[in-house]
Amino acid sequence: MTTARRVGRPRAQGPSATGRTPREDVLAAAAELFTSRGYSATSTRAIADLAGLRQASLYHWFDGKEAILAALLEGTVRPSLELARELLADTATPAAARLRALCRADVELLCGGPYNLGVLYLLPEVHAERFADFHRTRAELKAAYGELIAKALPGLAADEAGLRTDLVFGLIEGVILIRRQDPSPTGPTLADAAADGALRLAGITPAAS
Amino acid sequence: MTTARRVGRPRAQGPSATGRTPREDVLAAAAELFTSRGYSATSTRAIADLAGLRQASLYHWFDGKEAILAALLEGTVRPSLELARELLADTATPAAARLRALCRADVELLCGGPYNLGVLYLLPEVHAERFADFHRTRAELKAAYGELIAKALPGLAADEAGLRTDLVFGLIEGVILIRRQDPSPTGPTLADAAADGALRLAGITPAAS
DNA sequence: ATTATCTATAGATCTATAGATAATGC
DNA sequence: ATTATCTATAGATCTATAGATAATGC
Repeated sequence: MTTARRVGRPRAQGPSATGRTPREDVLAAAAELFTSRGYSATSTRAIADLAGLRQASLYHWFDGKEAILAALLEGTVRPSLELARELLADTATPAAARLRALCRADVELLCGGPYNLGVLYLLPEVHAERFADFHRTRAELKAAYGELIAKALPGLAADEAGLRTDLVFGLIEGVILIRRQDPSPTGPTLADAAADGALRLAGITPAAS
Repeated sequence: MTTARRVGRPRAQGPSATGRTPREDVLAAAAELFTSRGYSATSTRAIADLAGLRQASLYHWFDGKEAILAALLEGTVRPSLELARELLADTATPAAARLRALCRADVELLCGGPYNLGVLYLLPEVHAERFADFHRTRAELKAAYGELIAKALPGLAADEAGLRTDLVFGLIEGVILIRRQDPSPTGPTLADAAADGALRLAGITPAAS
């Protein structure tokens, strides 16, 4: 097998051995560094070094450092939101089961990959106006949680339902911290435990199994 | 009433109107900026400007920027740990009630002050070896949560109890995020809701009220 | 010609230190 | 004399741009 020859001046460090596109190499390097060290503490030079190219070459693929973070954020919330839309439409399934499925998938997405991308949500820099698109998407996802909780607990007062939505959403984001402090409880075990916990936290009594 | 005259060259900006010591002025400014913008994104100049003195003058009170963060961290975990120690010794009270009290106090401490100091835990920079003291204190606090949960649920398997401790601890830290995104559910209401939620999450059935 | 990279660097920071200065304390 | 502050600045970054270069594509 021969590596496909690529257009453009070759990299000083030699070609990427990852088989990914340069853009993907940069995103993977930034994911690793942003999640472990933070955004402001990660220099464009550090990203480039890890990605295997020179600092200035980043600017061929991204408008700047902020654009790299924006691309990563988009990728972490989009799939959960699409699942949430499908679940809202699936009125045949009980709301409690749909809520559980959403929690489980969200935890898997945030903590399941190699980089604990959920940690990105916790970076203070993400609150900047620059990332308003991401915040709108995330708000829509939270609204879906709220709708499922309200449907699963039809008798609950609206303000109490809102508080429980806050707590459940907080739990899912809090699980990110568990993995960060201690990578041992990972993957499906954690996702299942978190999903079961979310139902208890919301106050939803498990149906007869 | 006359402001007490102070030793040392006067500040260029005029004396502090806060009545706090210069050290407290610096800590308050750093708390505000670290929690809203993050650690690396906050310059020593920005801290000094907000505290009302010149950048170089910080170094009279702190060894450097890291020492300012270390002082803030210590203050946010020490009171909860002292309460946890008292609660562990108070064997006359049921474990569930003690767990609830600890959760409630922890949320109040983390989210109750003017700056949402709990957000400091989420800063990636806090993971550095430099802050090992803080991490040891925090680990002792988590162990206290675990002990109370195990006592409240004597029949539970050890690994399941550990998982629930992770979730409860994650919830408390997740609540920090709720306040950051939306400062409206605040103070006692949130602390009570979080404490009740923590008991449900742990799987502790409320005793007859 | 087009593309992906490189080298070099400008200009803007940022942290920490050196040493001066303007108060009070004795 | 002691203290808390100041001004000035060294040296180390860091981001982004300008323009050159070394491949492939036609």
